[in-house]
Amino acid sequence: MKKSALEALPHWRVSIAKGRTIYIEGEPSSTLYRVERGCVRLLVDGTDGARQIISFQFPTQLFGYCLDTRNTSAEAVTDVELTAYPISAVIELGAQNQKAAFELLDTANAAVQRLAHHLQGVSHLPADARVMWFLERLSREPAVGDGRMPPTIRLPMTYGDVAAYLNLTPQTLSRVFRQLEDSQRIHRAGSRVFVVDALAPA
Amino acid sequence: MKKSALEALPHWRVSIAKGRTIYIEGEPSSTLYRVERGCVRLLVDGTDGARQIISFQFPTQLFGYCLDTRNTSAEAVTDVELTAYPISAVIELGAQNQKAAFELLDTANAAVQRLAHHLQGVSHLPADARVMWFLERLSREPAVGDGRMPPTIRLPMTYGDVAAYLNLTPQTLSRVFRQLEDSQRIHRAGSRVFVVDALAPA
DNA sequence: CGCGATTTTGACCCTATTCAAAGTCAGTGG
DNA sequence: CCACTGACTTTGAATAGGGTCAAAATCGCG
Repeated sequence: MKKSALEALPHWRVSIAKGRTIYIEGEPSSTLYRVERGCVRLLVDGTDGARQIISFQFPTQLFGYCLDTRNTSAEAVTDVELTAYPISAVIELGAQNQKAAFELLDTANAAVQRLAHHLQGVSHLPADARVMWFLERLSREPAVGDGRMPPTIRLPMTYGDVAAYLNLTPQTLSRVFRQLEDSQRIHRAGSRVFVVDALAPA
Repeated sequence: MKKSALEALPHWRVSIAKGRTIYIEGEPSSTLYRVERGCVRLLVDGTDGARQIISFQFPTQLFGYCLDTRNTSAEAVTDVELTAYPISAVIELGAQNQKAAFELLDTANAAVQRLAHHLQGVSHLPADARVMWFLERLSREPAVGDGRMPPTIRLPMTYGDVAAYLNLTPQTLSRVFRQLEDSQRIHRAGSRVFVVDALAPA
C-alpha cells in the first residue's frame, strides 16, 4: 500500500522502547501501524509457553491490520518509531477508495502466502539451509542489508529471536553460524554482523 | 461470512474428482469457492519438492479469496462439490456492503491467526500431542466428527496428507496412532475411523 | 570496571526420520 | 464372487539431527 493513500488519514507518531509490547493477541484492535524506524516482531504464544515468532517487520511495512481483535502479539525488537492510523479511518478509506481496499486486502493475502512458505521452509529445510534462507531474505531488507554483493547484514534481533523464528534453539543457531563460517558461506564482521559470501555475484 | 450475502451473487456449481487440482499457487485468481461437500486441501510446494499442507477445508468454508494470484494451491482430498463465485462480483459486493467486506477481511485475518498457531504447534509439540490436537479440532468439524462424546472421527484424508499437515512422516504417524491406542487415548473403529477417548466427557 | 544479558562450547540424549519390506485395503475386471 | 492391482498402512532396525543441560566466555552498557 502506498504511503500517500494513508497520509490523508489522521495519524500520529509512536515511540516504543526495545522489548516493549505493542499489542497482545486477542485484544481489541484499534490501530494500524507503519514501521518508520527499527524492527518489530509478531508472535504467538503456545499453551506450553513456547513462543513462535511469525515475522519481523521493518521500515515502510504495515502491521496490525486486524478488524476485530489482534491475530498475533507485537513487540519492539529495537527502539522503534511507528506511525499509527485508526482502524476505523482505514476502513472508511477502503470504502471510498477501491484501490486502497485492494491493496490492504492484498497485504493480508501476501501475509498468508509468506507464512505458508515459512511453515514449509521451517518444516522441511535442515538448520543450515534455514539460516541461509533467512539471511538471504534479510539482505534484501534495506534497513538491514547494505544492498551490495556480497551483502553485509547487521542483525537487529538476538539469536534467541532468530531461533524462535526459524524454530531452532540459540545453541543450535550458534553452531550453525560456526559451521557456515567453516564452509565459507558467511564470515563475521562484528557481533551480529555477517557477510554472506554465498550470495556473492556470479 | 453468511451464505445469504453471497447467494445474491452470480455463482455456479463445480464438481471435482478426488485428487484433482483446483488451482495452483501463483496462477491468476478469478473465483472464490465455498465447499459444499467433501474436503479440500490447501498447500504449498517447496523448492526441494516437499509439500506442506496448510489447511483442510470442509463444508460451509470459503477458500480462494485472492485478489490477484493464488497464495496457495488447492486440491480435492475427496470428490468435492463446490460453489464458485467470481472474485469481481465478491469485490463489488464488498464495495456496496460494508458488513460483507468486513467479514471477508476477517476471514483473511482469521486465516493468518490459525496458520500462526499451526506453525507454533507443529514447531513445539511432540508428535503425539500434535496428533491429539489435530483430532480434537477435527472432532468439531460437523462433516467429520459425530458431535457426540467421546467423538468418532472418520478421516477423509490419507495418513500421507495428515503427515504433510502435521509435519511428520506417514510412518511416524502410524506409530503415534498405535501409541495413542496403547495409552487408551484413542481406539479404532474401522480404517481411518477413530474414537477419541481422551475427549470423553468429564 | 562490573553487571546482566547474550553467545558459545561440550557431552550426552532423544525423537522422529530413513530405508526396507511386508501387510492390508478398496476398487476393478474377469 | 473372487482374484488382481496399485495405493496406502504398518513394522523393524539403524541413524542422524537437533535438543537439553550445564558451564564458560563475551558483549554492551551504565
